[in-house]
Amino acid sequence: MPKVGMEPVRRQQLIDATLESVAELGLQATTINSISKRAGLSSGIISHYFGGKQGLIEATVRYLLNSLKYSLLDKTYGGCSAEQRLMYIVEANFAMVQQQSNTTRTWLSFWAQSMHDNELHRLQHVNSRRLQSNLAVSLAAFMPRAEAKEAAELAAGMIDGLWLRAVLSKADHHAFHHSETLAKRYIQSLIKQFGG
Amino acid sequence: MPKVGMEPVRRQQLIDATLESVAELGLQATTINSISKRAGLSSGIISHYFGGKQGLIEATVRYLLNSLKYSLLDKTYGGCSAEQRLMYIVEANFAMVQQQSNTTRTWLSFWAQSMHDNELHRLQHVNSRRLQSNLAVSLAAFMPRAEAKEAAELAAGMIDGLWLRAVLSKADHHAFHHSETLAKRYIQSLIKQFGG
DNA sequence: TTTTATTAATTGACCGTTCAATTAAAATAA
DNA sequence: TTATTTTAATTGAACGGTCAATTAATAAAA
Repeated sequence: MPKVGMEPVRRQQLIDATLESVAELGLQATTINSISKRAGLSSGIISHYFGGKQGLIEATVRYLLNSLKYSLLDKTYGGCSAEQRLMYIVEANFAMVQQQSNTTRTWLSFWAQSMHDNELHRLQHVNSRRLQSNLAVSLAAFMPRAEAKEAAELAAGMIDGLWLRAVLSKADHHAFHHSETLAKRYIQSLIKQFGG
Repeated sequence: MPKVGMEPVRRQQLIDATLESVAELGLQATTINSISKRAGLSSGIISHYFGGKQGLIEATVRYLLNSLKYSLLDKTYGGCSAEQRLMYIVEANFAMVQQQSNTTRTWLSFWAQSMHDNELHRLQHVNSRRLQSNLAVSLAAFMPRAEAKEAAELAAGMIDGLWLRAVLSKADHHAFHHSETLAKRYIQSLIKQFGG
């Protein structure tokens, strides 16, 4: 059965299967069987590649966070205006909807779990700070640094809050897009307060 | 062993123990044993009073939602200005911090679970709509109804978002209070935009 | 042959639920 | 009052099921 050099392929297969399972059943009901079955592999393979269920969960979160990180880097590659970059930040944070398998509820599961898992909390914290930092850098083009910092705090809250409420209400694609638009408009109003 | 009329006492004991267990271990790791042990009762009693673990979980969420609802009703009892009521709404939604046992992370657990549990989702949805509706009613004192509705959507997002980010970062009491202040200031800025 | 990749079977721990047995309070009868 | 019966409250052991992890076996590649 074994071909050589399967490791990266199998790892991604298992991460994808984990995303599917968590989206469908929730983190609570996701087991190594529900994952391996979706991946078309045996359950033992999880321990082989990730050391256990916990390792696979954490690798999956790292994969999600990297996807978010690089989707923003891709959009801003080659440079853009500060305002355009702010809109890209909002888009990136709302984009996880149309991704394969409802990734949105998966984020929620991981966040809740991060309250009781140190490694998950570390990852979540890095991500949360990155959003705020990205916003602060771009907002600094329109206002003094101190004001930009506080505006970034508000903007990050608005983005996460509108996103959360859309997820929790099981919003359809249209309602989700509406929330994205509100978040963008709010950031533009922050800029205008400083004559941007 | 039994005195008569124990039912309401036992129900509350079990609900309190559930809050403690979920706050400490997470919903994932909370079992009928972790609950009944904390309550100082046997595991069987859960099925006797709540029909099973699921019933107890749902009763606990209903208890939390009612606490939130009545804490606002108490504050506004006897009437107050529209602006004061808006501040009370923010306070009520941030107040769950200093409650006994960290109720904040418990809310997070239940929200995540509501993505995969119909009854929990129903309860969450009612609560989410109530926040937005409460905000819209009070904001309508300062602006036309249509604008109040959209402002309420933004305000609800800001409250939930700032609250979420404070919880996820395991903020201390001080940082939590800072987020509460930001939310209040934002709502006041919404009012000022209409010359309130 | 040795190494790498993978499976399938097994293990032991733990889950929620059920239910027969037990206890003590309350109600009734003497 | 005292004795007896009934009922509400509660326990905890037993059960069937499922979990993550481990192990040994297997198959292909080097």
